[in-house]
Amino acid sequence: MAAVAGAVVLPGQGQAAVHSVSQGMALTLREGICVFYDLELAQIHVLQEEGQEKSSESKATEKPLDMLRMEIDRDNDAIAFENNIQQLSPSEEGEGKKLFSTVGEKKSQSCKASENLSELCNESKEREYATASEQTVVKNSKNLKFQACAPRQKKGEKEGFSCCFCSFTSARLSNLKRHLKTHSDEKRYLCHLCPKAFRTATLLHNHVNTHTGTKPYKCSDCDTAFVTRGELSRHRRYKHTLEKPFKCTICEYSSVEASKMRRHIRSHTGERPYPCDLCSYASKDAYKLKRHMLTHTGEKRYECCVCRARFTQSGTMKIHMLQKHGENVPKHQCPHCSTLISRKSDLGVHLRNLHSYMEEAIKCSACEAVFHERYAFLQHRKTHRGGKGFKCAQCSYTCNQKNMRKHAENCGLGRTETAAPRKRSKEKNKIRENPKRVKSEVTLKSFQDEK
DNA sequence: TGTGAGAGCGCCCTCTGCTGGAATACC
DNA sequence: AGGTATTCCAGCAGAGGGCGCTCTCACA
Repeated sequence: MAAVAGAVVLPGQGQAAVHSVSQGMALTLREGICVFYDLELAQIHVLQEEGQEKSSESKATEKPLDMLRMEIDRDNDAIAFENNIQQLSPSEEGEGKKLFSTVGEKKSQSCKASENLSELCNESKEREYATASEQTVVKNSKNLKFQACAPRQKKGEKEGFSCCFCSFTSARLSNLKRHLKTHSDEKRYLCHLCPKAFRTATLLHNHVNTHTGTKPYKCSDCDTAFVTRGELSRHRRYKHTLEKPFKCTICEYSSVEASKMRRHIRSHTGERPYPCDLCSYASKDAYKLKRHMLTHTGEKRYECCVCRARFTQSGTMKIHMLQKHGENVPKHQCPHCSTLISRKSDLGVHLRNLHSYMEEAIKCSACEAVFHERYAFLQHRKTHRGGKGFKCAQCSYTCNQKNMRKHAENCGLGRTETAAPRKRSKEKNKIRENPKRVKSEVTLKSFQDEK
């Protein structure tokens, strides 16, 4: 279920509405408008007490924008309206606490989605609170006819002409007329290579370039080429100028694109708008959900070209290749001891287990020395192997660990808590030599048999 | 009316680190 | 011999970079 926030005109009341799209569905507003007319016929009452309160506030700001939020189920081609009535005026946008800012930020009067975090949060909350009973689903919305309303001028507004479908305003009627085309289905420019159509020749031209592979915009620094100038511009910010206009106000993160900042903000808010249908997992972005779904399907799309072992993620296979089939693989040296560990992540485990400070100290049973680090304790224990570090609990006899076991039995204490190390026979070592390799060969054989 | 600039969404990728079972070493 | 600790390893998710493509709007 992909949720799309939007707003529709309330016919009869002549109120404009802001539309806010969060999922990149260009048809949302238009469809929303169409659907609303049907909703009215279906006698759906959307103005609740909360909405009326908002309306009164709207009068005060002279920007009455009663919003009807809707959810669009892309899979079922259905639109559901929530009972939640929300308004968003420019003044309110300013009041909401912004969790990120842009360098040279400018206010847009367009009907684009707001980048205000509070709005993002509201969206997620409303999605969360909306229940099936509160929603009315209208099927086959695409079959409904689009009805345009005439442009009108609002009183006391400098811009002069306002769009009745969104918050767009302009001083020139021609601009408004042109803008109104964005709410229509008219796409005169057809691609001769695929069924797509576009509103302008430039859009079509760019699109055709994606078919032909024509990339007229070349980067002067690295010879990479792009279809549009915008792509080149962004590429330069990523690779060469390193300009990152979007700054997080909570941490040091900054990004080239606003969408990356929105994604980053979710790591602060904890918002997870992409739930898994099969388990309780929910993701912060679409790709992670897609990746997660592989755990349900069991698909392992990455195969080791050497041993044919398969992996779910490319990174896992890469590490496998390096560790199993790589030559002169560098090991990670523990900074506190001489241990060499093949994986960096396991070095972290090693550090946590052996070198971290422990509130609850370990006491040596042989000499009552106290240690707050496990590794130091283990090293200390070794010092008792040769010397007389072990004291009998029954009498005052002291000796080394090996002899203490014998003495303890004589003293009636039974076996001591630690046993002397046993030496493995050479033959046994031979058998144990590289058992993993033998097993992996067996695994490979069974894998090939399966195939 | 055409075009450029920028915004927005989507997709895929890499890097990173945690987790838990298996293998191995140690006692 | 058997228990325990440590290391190896694959699975998996978090976070972010980079780019493809399309759209809207301002401007010439």
